[in-house]
Amino acid sequence: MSFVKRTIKCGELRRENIGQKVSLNGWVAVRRDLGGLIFIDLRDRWGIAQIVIHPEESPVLAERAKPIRSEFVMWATGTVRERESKNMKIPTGEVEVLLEDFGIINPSELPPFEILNDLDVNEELRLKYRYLDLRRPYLQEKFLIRNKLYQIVHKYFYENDFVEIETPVLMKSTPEGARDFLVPSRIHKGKFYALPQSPQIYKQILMVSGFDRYVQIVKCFRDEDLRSDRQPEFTQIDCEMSFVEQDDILTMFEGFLKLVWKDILNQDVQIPFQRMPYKEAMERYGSDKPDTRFGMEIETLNDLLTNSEFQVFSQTLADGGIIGGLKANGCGAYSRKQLDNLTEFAKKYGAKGLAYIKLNEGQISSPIAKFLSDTEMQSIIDKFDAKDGDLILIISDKWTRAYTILGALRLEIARLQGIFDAVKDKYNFLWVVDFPLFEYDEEDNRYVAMHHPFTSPKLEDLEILDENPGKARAIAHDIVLNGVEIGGGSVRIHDNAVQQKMFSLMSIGPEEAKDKFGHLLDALKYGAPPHGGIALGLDRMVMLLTGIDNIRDVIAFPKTTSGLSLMDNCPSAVDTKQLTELGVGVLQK
RNA sequence: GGGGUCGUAGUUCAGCUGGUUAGAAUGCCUGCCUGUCACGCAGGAGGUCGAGAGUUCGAGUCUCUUCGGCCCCGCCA
Repeated sequence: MSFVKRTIKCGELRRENIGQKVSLNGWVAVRRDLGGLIFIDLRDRWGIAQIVIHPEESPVLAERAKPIRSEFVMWATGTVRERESKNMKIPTGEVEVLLEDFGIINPSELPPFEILNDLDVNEELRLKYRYLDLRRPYLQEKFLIRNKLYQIVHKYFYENDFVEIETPVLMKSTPEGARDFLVPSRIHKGKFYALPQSPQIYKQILMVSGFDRYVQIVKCFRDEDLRSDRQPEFTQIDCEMSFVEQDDILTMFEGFLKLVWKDILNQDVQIPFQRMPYKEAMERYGSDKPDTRFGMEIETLNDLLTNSEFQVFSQTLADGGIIGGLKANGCGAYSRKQLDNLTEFAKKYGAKGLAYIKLNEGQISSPIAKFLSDTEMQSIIDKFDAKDGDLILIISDKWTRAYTILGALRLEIARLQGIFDAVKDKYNFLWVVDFPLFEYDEEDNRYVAMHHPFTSPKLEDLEILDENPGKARAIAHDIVLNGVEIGGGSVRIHDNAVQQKMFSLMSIGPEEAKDKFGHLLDALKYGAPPHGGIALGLDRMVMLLTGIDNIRDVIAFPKTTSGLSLMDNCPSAVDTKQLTELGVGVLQK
């Protein structure tokens, strides 16, 4: 099919082009037939051009244009002229192209939904016809920003002596961490490759190799359940640096993020970012990824209630737990129904109950009032400096759970009170540091690495590793923006003896360690430089840069929350022949 | 693995305690219309009510099963 190639893009037409003869290529956005006058809007990636036909002056052209419908692909040639009535809402709105000749390059069936920006259509349908959905400027903008981010990554890290190196997509399955996607080997039947959860081990080995600084925009795969911010395959900006301490890594990435926010949003963010220990983040915000754009901080009330006769509190304290609270400004008039909803919300996070104190119309009311002395009640109110019209929420539980519930309540109150709307233009970057090295896994009855097994303990905590591994802290860092974890990393262990020690604390025997991580352990024996790094979630960064809260809108071909691709219908069944070749059988349910 | 919610013209939705022929808007088709840009006006076509089973004289509506979308908990080093 031959066509006349464009001489200018639809979205580029301006006053300056008036008088020029131009050719356009694009999709028909809409056709407005006024009878004696026909307008056709032609759309490309850059915008929309209005084409005009006067049937009285060019009856043949008008007749030929009759079959043109939305989403037809066409070329059009004509002369640019000033519009009689201008549309100042679009950049091309002062001019139009008086049609002289055109061709339909490809017709289109009637699309299942209109290609409109303010589209209100079921996501299921959008995903099935993803190519049409992606035609919408609203979505294209996201990918143009995503593309800008790629370019900044290449430029910034190249200028800072990083080397881009590709690591394998077929790799060894690592049992720690998320569930692996597996790929059966045809040549070695019964054996499997795994898709990387991250190129962690490879990038550490590249440091041993002496590349000094590594960066890669890389796909990672985790076979876990999906969420609005989690896809089974996602993209990381993965980095590693040699001969550095934690501070060097943080500084390098502050520079990067500052540049990104400047180049893409023209926002000046202040560096260095605030750094907050994990313990403080939990005790003040109830989260390891605190949204610091607003206050409403958690208070720990243990000191006020040491002699409490309320059994729920005294038992919690006796068990070493905490009693914590949160003041919700202006929520003192919450109804029974609203408070029940909050209680239900808290229960999702494992709360046994939710205590509250309402200060409303001069009255103090609380279901736990009868269990508290006047002094205790007053001390709690004073602690929060609570005023009439406020609501205090109280949770007592084990340390982690209590703060986690309070942190969730804090965000829920912020949502209910419209606080997020009020702070939506703020960008609060924050480093969370000093994470625990280990978490205790109740199911397996052993310690597991909170970050990953190659994370270095803080030097001053080395000596408590033996008697109290749960107390040891890691040289790990998460970068948090507005309550979203956009990346994390650590300084790694570069000493084989320390690495072996870590495995033994995690009840991974020498044989098992050798079998699973032998190649890294071997590499560490041949002169490993001190090194560390970080990986940023590129998809989540794009979400924040574009102000949307759904990761599917920044991924060209995403999966649904059940892991299906509705456009190409995968995963799908395969021939028995294929399975046989791979030495794989399928269990019948 | 668990919880919540949704599924009705192409699309977005309405459809009460079960009761005639399942509606609206928009899109689509036809006609009219010379400055529209969400064009306007008139007319028309368009439905296995996600699928299956059950209760009932009668099911879009009630029950069960199942498929799918979205959100959350668990999970996600």
